[in-house]
Amino acid sequence: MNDRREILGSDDQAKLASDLALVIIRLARKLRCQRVNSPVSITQLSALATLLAEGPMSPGALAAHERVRPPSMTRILAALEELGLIARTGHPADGRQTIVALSKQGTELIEADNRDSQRWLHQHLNRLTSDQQALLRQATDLLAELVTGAPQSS
Amino acid sequence: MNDRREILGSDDQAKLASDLALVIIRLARKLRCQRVNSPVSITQLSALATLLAEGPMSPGALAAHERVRPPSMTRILAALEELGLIARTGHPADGRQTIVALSKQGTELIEADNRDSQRWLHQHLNRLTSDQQALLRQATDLLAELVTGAPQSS
DNA sequence: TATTGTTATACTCTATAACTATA
DNA sequence: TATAGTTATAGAGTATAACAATA
Repeated sequence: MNDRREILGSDDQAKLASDLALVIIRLARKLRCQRVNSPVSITQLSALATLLAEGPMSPGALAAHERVRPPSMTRILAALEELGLIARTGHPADGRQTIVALSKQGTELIEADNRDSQRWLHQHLNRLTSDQQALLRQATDLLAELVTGAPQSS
Repeated sequence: MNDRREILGSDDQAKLASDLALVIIRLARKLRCQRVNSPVSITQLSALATLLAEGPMSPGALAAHERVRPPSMTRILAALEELGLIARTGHPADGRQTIVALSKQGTELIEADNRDSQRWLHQHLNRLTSDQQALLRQATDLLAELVTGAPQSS
């Protein structure tokens, strides 16, 4: 792991942290408002994507994955259920828990969305050179590890 | 640099767009709630950072930089003004415009914040290798170009 | 008593529409 | 009439606190 000395000085690291935080906030803003006419918001899409990638799980586990609090997930799930994109089943052994899974429509929607709907971002990425695209691919994986706190094994 | 060969296939590009969008949303969530006890929110900090980097400007210009609508910027500025972090002066030639600038306290706050307060992110970046840090530095700059180069709606 | 999930409530962020003042 | 900015209002997203059901 940390087998290399640091090239970025302490000030540079602080600036990286600051710059990265701000660019993320601005990009998030942009991504959210790009979807304002979509059937599902980016928040909802994110939950669906986790269910697709990780499989069915309880609301609590999903909240932990998404880094939101359980009551927030309750609201996200209520909206998704109303849209028919998820289905709940009782936990076989523990009566308190429920298991949330993508419905057929939910699966179709997120697969279509992955293909078509991140259009703004996709178009911009499309204009980058192959080196730049590869760079962002690596950076995205690194940031994903940062969010989860541990390397994604998949 | 201007090499346009695509190594990532079309599907890979779509997946990159999707993965990047979701990681940004989750990171933004995390960054926002990390600051819940800070005197200024990440939204407010972002506006202050732009004023520090770009110098005084009108509310409209600041809204464009931050990729928010003018009424949103009005609210952000009202909060910052109440905190004494910015000051407004009238435009010398155009009575409709005002010019927003960082106050002394605003400058101090954002410099202290850059040093100390993105602590969660900073600590995580700190654990990365120098190669990984350099990668994120490049990726951050690339994403920043993406945000500023992006047309507001198209 | 501890855990899982929901309900009640409130705050922040952001947008659109309508308005005011100035050009 | 057009532009810069604000006010009014609404909706999404998120949190904490309190509650119910189950273990």
